[in-house]
Amino acid sequence: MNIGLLLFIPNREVENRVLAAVNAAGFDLTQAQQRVLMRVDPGGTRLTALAEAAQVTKQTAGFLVDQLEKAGYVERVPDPADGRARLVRVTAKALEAVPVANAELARIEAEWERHLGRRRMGQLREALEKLGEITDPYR
Amino acid sequence: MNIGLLLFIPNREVENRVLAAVNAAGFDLTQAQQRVLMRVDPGGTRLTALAEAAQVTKQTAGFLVDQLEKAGYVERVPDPADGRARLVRVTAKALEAVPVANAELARIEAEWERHLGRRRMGQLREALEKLGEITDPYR
DNA sequence: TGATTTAGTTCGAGAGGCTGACTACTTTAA
DNA sequence: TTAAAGTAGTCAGCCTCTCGAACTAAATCA
Repeated sequence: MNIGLLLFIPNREVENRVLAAVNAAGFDLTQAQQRVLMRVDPGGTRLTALAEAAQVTKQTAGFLVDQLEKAGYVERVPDPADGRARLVRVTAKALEAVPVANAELARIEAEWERHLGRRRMGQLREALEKLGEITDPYR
Repeated sequence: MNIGLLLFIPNREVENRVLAAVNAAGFDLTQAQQRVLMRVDPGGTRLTALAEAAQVTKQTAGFLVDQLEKAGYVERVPDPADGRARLVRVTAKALEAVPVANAELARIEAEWERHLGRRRMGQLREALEKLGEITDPYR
Protein backbone atom coordinates (compact mmCIF):
# COMPACT_ATOMS: atom_id res chain seq x y z
CA MET A 1 0.00 0.00 0.00
CA ASN A 2 1.34 3.33 -1.16
CA ILE A 3 2.80 5.57 1.52
CA GLY A 4 0.94 8.64 0.26
CA LEU A 5 -2.42 7.00 0.69
CA LEU A 6 -1.38 5.64 4.07
CA LEU A 7 -0.73 9.19 5.23
CA PHE A 8 -3.74 10.65 3.49
CA ILE A 9 -6.38 8.50 5.12
CA PRO A 10 -5.69 9.28 8.78
CA ASN A 11 -4.96 12.90 7.91
CA ARG A 12 -8.39 13.27 6.39
CA GLU A 13 -9.89 11.65 9.46
CA VAL A 14 -8.24 14.22 11.72
CA GLU A 15 -9.20 17.16 9.55
CA ASN A 16 -12.81 16.09 9.20
CA ARG A 17 -13.29 15.39 12.86
CA VAL A 18 -11.61 18.53 14.18
CA LEU A 19 -13.57 20.66 11.76
CA ALA A 20 -16.81 18.94 12.71
CA ALA A 21 -16.10 19.46 16.42
CA VAL A 22 -15.28 23.13 15.95
CA ASN A 23 -18.40 23.64 13.81
CA ALA A 24 -20.56 21.80 16.33
CA ALA A 25 -19.33 24.18 19.02
CA GLY A 26 -20.75 27.05 16.98
CA PHE A 27 -17.62 28.27 15.21
CA ASP A 28 -18.42 28.70 11.55
CA LEU A 29 -15.05 27.94 10.03
CA THR A 30 -14.13 26.11 6.85
CA GLN A 31 -11.17 23.80 6.39
CA ALA A 32 -9.22 26.38 4.41
CA GLN A 33 -9.92 29.13 6.95
CA GLN A 34 -8.86 26.85 9.76
CA ARG A 35 -5.60 26.00 8.04
CA VAL A 36 -4.69 29.63 7.76
CA LEU A 37 -5.92 30.51 11.24
CA MET A 38 -3.77 27.75 12.70
CA ARG A 39 -0.66 29.47 11.39
CA VAL A 40 -1.27 32.89 12.89
CA ASP A 41 1.36 33.64 15.49
CA PRO A 42 0.35 35.00 18.93
CA GLY A 43 2.33 38.15 18.20
CA GLY A 44 0.73 38.60 14.78
CA THR A 45 1.77 37.42 11.37
CA ARG A 46 2.14 39.16 8.02
CA LEU A 47 -0.04 38.04 5.18
CA THR A 48 2.91 36.97 3.09
CA ALA A 49 4.30 34.82 5.90
CA LEU A 50 0.88 33.29 6.38
CA ALA A 51 0.64 32.49 2.70
CA GLU A 52 3.99 30.74 2.78
CA ALA A 53 3.20 28.75 5.88
CA ALA A 54 -0.14 27.60 4.54
CA GLN A 55 1.33 26.91 1.09
CA VAL A 56 -0.97 29.15 -0.88
CA THR A 57 -0.48 32.35 -2.85
CA LYS A 58 -0.80 35.65 -1.05
CA GLN A 59 -3.99 36.35 -2.97
CA THR A 60 -5.57 33.21 -1.61
CA ALA A 61 -4.32 33.95 1.89
CA GLY A 62 -5.72 37.48 1.60
CA PHE A 63 -9.07 36.14 0.51
CA LEU A 64 -9.24 33.77 3.47
CA VAL A 65 -8.05 36.40 5.94
CA ASP A 66 -10.79 38.73 4.63
CA GLN A 67 -13.36 36.10 5.51
CA LEU A 68 -11.81 35.43 8.91
CA GLU A 69 -11.76 39.14 9.62
CA LYS A 70 -15.39 39.61 8.62
CA ALA A 71 -16.34 36.71 10.88
CA GLY A 72 -14.36 38.21 13.75
CA TYR A 73 -11.64 35.59 14.11
CA VAL A 74 -8.72 37.83 13.19
CA GLU A 75 -7.96 41.52 12.98
CA ARG A 76 -5.47 43.44 10.90
CA VAL A 77 -3.30 46.05 12.55
CA PRO A 78 -0.57 48.17 10.98
CA ASP A 79 2.89 46.70 11.28
CA PRO A 80 4.96 49.26 13.20
CA ALA A 81 8.10 47.92 11.57
CA ASP A 82 6.98 48.36 7.96
CA GLY A 83 4.50 50.81 6.54
CA ARG A 84 3.54 48.54 3.66
CA ALA A 85 2.64 45.63 5.87
CA ARG A 86 -0.10 44.79 8.32
CA LEU A 87 -0.10 42.15 11.00
CA VAL A 88 -2.86 39.60 11.16
CA ARG A 89 -3.73 38.82 14.76
CA VAL A 90 -6.15 36.32 16.24
CA THR A 91 -9.01 37.68 18.34
CA ALA A 92 -10.43 36.41 21.61
CA LYS A 93 -13.15 34.68 19.60
CA ALA A 94 -10.61 32.57 17.74
CA LEU A 95 -8.85 31.68 20.96
CA GLU A 96 -12.09 30.22 22.27
CA ALA A 97 -12.04 27.68 19.45
CA VAL A 98 -8.59 26.39 20.34
CA PRO A 99 -9.59 24.21 23.30
CA VAL A 100 -12.43 22.74 21.26
CA ALA A 101 -10.01 21.67 18.56
CA ASN A 102 -7.50 20.41 21.08
CA ALA A 103 -10.10 18.34 22.87
CA GLU A 104 -11.05 16.57 19.67
CA LEU A 105 -7.40 16.02 18.82
CA ALA A 106 -6.85 14.48 22.24
CA ARG A 107 -9.86 12.23 21.71
CA ILE A 108 -8.52 11.05 18.36
CA GLU A 109 -5.07 10.40 19.74
CA ALA A 110 -6.52 8.41 22.60
CA GLU A 111 -8.50 6.25 20.17
CA TRP A 112 -5.49 5.66 18.03
CA GLU A 113 -3.35 4.80 21.01
CA ARG A 114 -5.97 2.32 22.13
CA HIS A 115 -5.77 0.63 18.73
CA LEU A 116 -2.03 0.80 18.15
CA GLY A 117 -0.83 0.44 21.68
CA ARG A 118 1.27 2.99 23.48
CA ARG A 119 4.55 1.80 22.02
CA ARG A 120 3.53 1.97 18.39
CA MET A 121 1.74 5.29 18.85
CA GLY A 122 4.95 6.72 20.26
CA GLN A 123 6.90 5.37 17.31
CA LEU A 124 4.43 6.88 14.86
CA ARG A 125 4.75 10.30 16.44
CA GLU A 126 8.49 10.09 16.62
CA ALA A 127 8.84 9.03 13.00
CA LEU A 128 6.50 11.76 11.78
CA GLU A 129 8.29 14.43 13.76
CA LYS A 130 11.63 13.32 12.42
CA LEU A 131 10.14 13.27 8.92
CA GLY A 132 9.02 16.86 9.34
CA GLU A 133 12.67 17.86 9.32
CA ILE A 134 12.94 17.04 5.65
CA THR A 135 9.39 17.58 4.44
CA ASP A 136 8.23 20.73 6.25
CA PRO A 137 9.50 23.74 4.36
CA TYR A 138 8.53 26.05 7.21
CA ARG A 139 10.31 24.87 10.27
CA MET B 1 2.89 19.40 17.40
CA ASN B 2 -0.57 18.38 16.32
CA ILE B 3 -0.92 14.93 14.81
CA GLY B 4 -3.09 16.18 11.94
CA LEU B 5 -0.41 18.56 10.74
CA LEU B 6 2.26 15.91 11.23
CA LEU B 7 0.38 13.69 8.81
CA PHE B 8 -0.55 16.49 6.45
CA ILE B 9 2.97 17.70 5.71
CA PRO B 10 4.52 14.49 4.40
CA ASN B 11 1.28 13.60 2.65
CA ARG B 12 1.38 16.82 0.71
CA GLU B 13 5.01 16.13 -0.15
CA VAL B 14 4.12 12.75 -1.63
CA GLU B 15 1.14 14.05 -3.57
CA ASN B 16 3.01 16.99 -5.02
CA ARG B 17 6.02 14.99 -6.06
CA VAL B 18 4.14 12.07 -7.58
CA LEU B 19 1.91 14.44 -9.50
CA ALA B 20 4.91 16.45 -10.71
CA ALA B 21 6.68 13.28 -11.85
CA VAL B 22 3.63 12.03 -13.70
CA ASN B 23 3.10 15.42 -15.33
CA ALA B 24 6.76 15.66 -16.28
CA ALA B 25 6.44 12.32 -18.04
CA GLY B 26 3.75 13.85 -20.24
CA PHE B 27 0.63 12.61 -18.50
CA ASP B 28 -1.73 15.53 -18.07
CA LEU B 29 -3.48 14.52 -14.88
CA THR B 30 -4.67 16.62 -11.96
CA GLN B 31 -4.52 15.65 -8.33
CA ALA B 32 -8.24 14.95 -8.16
CA GLN B 33 -8.18 12.88 -11.34
CA GLN B 34 -5.24 10.90 -10.06
CA ARG B 35 -6.98 10.15 -6.79
CA VAL B 36 -9.93 8.66 -8.62
CA LEU B 37 -7.81 6.85 -11.19
CA MET B 38 -5.83 5.19 -8.41
CA ARG B 39 -8.98 3.51 -7.17
CA VAL B 40 -10.05 1.92 -10.41
CA ASP B 41 -9.85 -1.84 -10.14
CA PRO B 42 -8.16 -3.91 -12.88
CA GLY B 43 -11.48 -5.64 -13.50
CA GLY B 44 -13.39 -2.39 -13.71
CA THR B 45 -15.18 -0.41 -11.03
CA ARG B 46 -18.64 1.10 -10.85
CA LEU B 47 -18.93 4.84 -10.51
CA THR B 48 -20.67 4.58 -7.17
CA ALA B 49 -17.93 2.36 -5.78
CA LEU B 50 -15.32 4.78 -7.07
CA ALA B 51 -17.09 7.67 -5.40
CA GLU B 52 -17.13 5.85 -2.09
CA ALA B 53 -13.51 4.83 -2.29
CA ALA B 54 -12.36 8.33 -3.16
CA GLN B 55 -14.69 9.89 -0.57
CA VAL B 56 -16.57 12.14 -2.93
CA THR B 57 -20.15 12.27 -4.15
CA LYS B 58 -21.07 10.37 -7.25
CA GLN B 59 -21.54 13.66 -9.09
CA THR B 60 -17.94 14.57 -8.41
CA ALA B 61 -16.72 11.10 -9.36
CA GLY B 62 -18.76 11.29 -12.56
CA PHE B 63 -17.30 14.68 -13.38
CA LEU B 64 -13.74 13.43 -12.91
CA VAL B 65 -14.36 10.19 -14.81
CA ASP B 66 -15.74 12.25 -17.70
CA GLN B 67 -12.47 14.13 -17.85
CA LEU B 68 -10.39 10.98 -17.55
CA GLU B 69 -12.43 9.39 -20.31
CA LYS B 70 -12.03 12.38 -22.62
CA ALA B 71 -8.29 12.32 -22.03
CA GLY B 72 -8.16 8.59 -22.74
CA TYR B 73 -7.19 7.26 -19.32
CA VAL B 74 -10.36 5.28 -18.69
CA GLU B 75 -13.25 3.86 -20.68
CA ARG B 76 -16.79 3.05 -19.67
CA VAL B 77 -18.26 -0.29 -20.62
CA PRO B 78 -21.73 -1.64 -19.83
CA ASP B 79 -21.85 -3.74 -16.69
CA PRO B 80 -23.06 -7.19 -17.81
CA ALA B 81 -24.44 -7.76 -14.32
CA ASP B 82 -26.64 -4.65 -14.15
CA GLY B 83 -28.21 -2.70 -16.98
CA ARG B 84 -28.18 0.55 -15.04
CA ALA B 85 -24.51 0.41 -14.30
CA ARG B 86 -21.34 0.82 -16.26
CA LEU B 87 -17.86 -0.27 -15.39
CA VAL B 88 -15.04 2.22 -15.44
CA ARG B 89 -11.87 0.58 -16.70
CA VAL B 90 -8.36 1.91 -17.06
CA THR B 91 -6.84 2.00 -20.53
CA ALA B 92 -3.35 1.09 -21.69
CA LYS B 93 -2.47 4.79 -21.54
CA ALA B 94 -3.24 4.95 -17.84
CA LEU B 95 -1.23 1.82 -17.18
CA GLU B 96 1.79 3.51 -18.70
CA ALA B 97 1.65 6.14 -15.96
CA VAL B 98 1.76 3.59 -13.15
CA PRO B 99 5.49 2.83 -13.28
CA VAL B 100 6.22 6.56 -13.38
CA ALA B 101 4.25 7.10 -10.19
CA ASN B 102 5.77 4.04 -8.57
CA ALA B 103 9.28 5.13 -9.40
CA GLU B 104 8.74 8.48 -7.71
CA LEU B 105 7.16 6.77 -4.71
CA ALA B 106 10.18 4.49 -4.44
CA ARG B 107 12.49 7.49 -4.62
CA ILE B 108 10.58 9.25 -1.84
CA GLU B 109 10.57 6.19 0.35
CA ALA B 110 14.29 5.74 -0.15
CA GLU B 111 14.94 9.34 0.88
CA TRP B 112 12.78 8.97 3.95
CA GLU B 113 14.45 5.74 4.91
CA ARG B 114 17.82 7.39 4.57
CA HIS B 115 16.67 10.08 7.00
CA LEU B 116 14.73 7.95 9.46
CA GLY B 117 16.78 4.80 9.30
CA ARG B 118 15.45 1.44 8.28
CA ARG B 119 14.02 0.60 11.68
CA ARG B 120 11.97 3.75 12.11
CA MET B 121 10.76 3.70 8.51
CA GLY B 122 9.45 0.20 9.11
CA GLN B 123 7.73 1.30 12.29
CA LEU B 124 6.11 4.22 10.47
CA ARG B 125 4.73 1.95 7.78
CA GLU B 126 3.54 -0.60 10.27
CA ALA B 127 1.79 1.97 12.44
CA LEU B 128 0.09 3.61 9.47
CA GLU B 129 -1.11 0.29 8.11
CA LYS B 130 -2.51 -0.69 11.46
CA LEU B 131 -4.14 2.73 11.73
CA GLY B 132 -5.83 2.17 8.39
CA GLU B 133 -7.90 -0.52 10.05
CA ILE B 134 -9.83 2.08 12.02
CA THR B 135 -9.58 5.13 9.77
CA ASP B 136 -10.06 3.76 6.27
CA PRO B 137 -13.78 3.32 5.70
CA TYR B 138 -13.13 1.31 2.54
CA ARG B 139 -11.01 -1.64 3.49
C1' DT C 1 -47.80 -5.52 -11.26
C1' DG C 2 -46.93 -1.51 -8.84
C1' DA C 3 -43.79 0.56 -5.32
C1' DT C 4 -39.37 1.17 -3.86
C1' DT C 5 -34.53 1.21 -4.29
C1' DT C 6 -30.31 1.86 -6.84
C1' DA C 7 -26.90 3.61 -10.75
C1' DG C 8 -25.95 7.33 -12.95
C1' DT C 9 -26.78 12.10 -15.07
C1' DT C 10 -27.95 17.08 -15.42
C1' DC C 11 -28.17 21.64 -13.57
C1' DG C 12 -26.84 25.32 -10.76
C1' DA C 13 -24.07 27.23 -7.31
C1' DG C 14 -20.23 28.12 -4.20
C1' DA C 15 -15.52 27.52 -2.26
C1' DG C 16 -10.86 27.69 -3.03
C1' DG C 17 -7.12 28.27 -5.73
C1' DC C 18 -4.14 30.40 -9.48
C1' DT C 19 -1.84 34.09 -12.86
C1' DG C 20 -1.12 38.60 -14.14
C1' DA C 21 -1.18 43.28 -13.40
C1' DC C 22 -1.37 46.92 -10.30
C1' DT C 23 -0.46 50.47 -6.06
C1' DA C 24 2.09 51.90 -2.24
C1' DC C 25 5.85 51.79 0.56
C1' DT C 26 10.92 50.47 1.66
C1' DT C 27 15.58 49.53 0.76
C1' DT C 28 19.65 49.96 -1.86
C1' DA C 29 23.07 52.07 -4.43
C1' DA C 30 24.97 55.57 -7.53
C1' DT D 1 19.63 62.21 -2.07
C1' DT D 2 17.34 60.62 -5.46
C1' DA D 3 16.53 56.98 -8.89
C1' DA D 4 16.11 51.94 -9.23
C1' DA D 5 14.90 47.72 -7.49
C1' DG D 6 12.48 45.03 -4.26
C1' DT D 7 8.53 43.84 -1.15
C1' DA D 8 3.55 43.91 1.00
C1' DG D 9 -0.70 43.64 -0.30
C1' DT D 10 -4.91 44.26 -3.54
C1' DC D 11 -7.82 43.84 -7.73
C1' DA D 12 -9.70 41.34 -11.65
C1' DG D 13 -10.56 37.34 -14.18
C1' DC D 14 -10.45 32.62 -14.60
C1' DC D 15 -10.44 27.52 -13.67
C1' DT D 16 -11.10 23.23 -10.95
C1' DC D 17 -13.36 20.73 -7.61
C1' DT D 18 -17.10 19.88 -4.88
C1' DC D 19 -21.75 19.73 -3.42
C1' DG D 20 -27.18 19.58 -3.15
C1' DA D 21 -31.43 18.93 -5.55
C1' DA D 22 -33.89 16.94 -8.93
C1' DC D 23 -34.22 13.76 -12.55
C1' DT D 24 -34.20 9.03 -15.79
C1' DA D 25 -33.75 4.32 -16.24
C1' DA D 26 -33.19 -0.17 -14.61
C1' DA D 27 -33.64 -3.63 -10.90
C1' DT D 28 -35.81 -5.63 -7.07
C1' DC D 29 -39.37 -6.56 -3.73
C1' DA D 30 -44.17 -7.13 -1.99
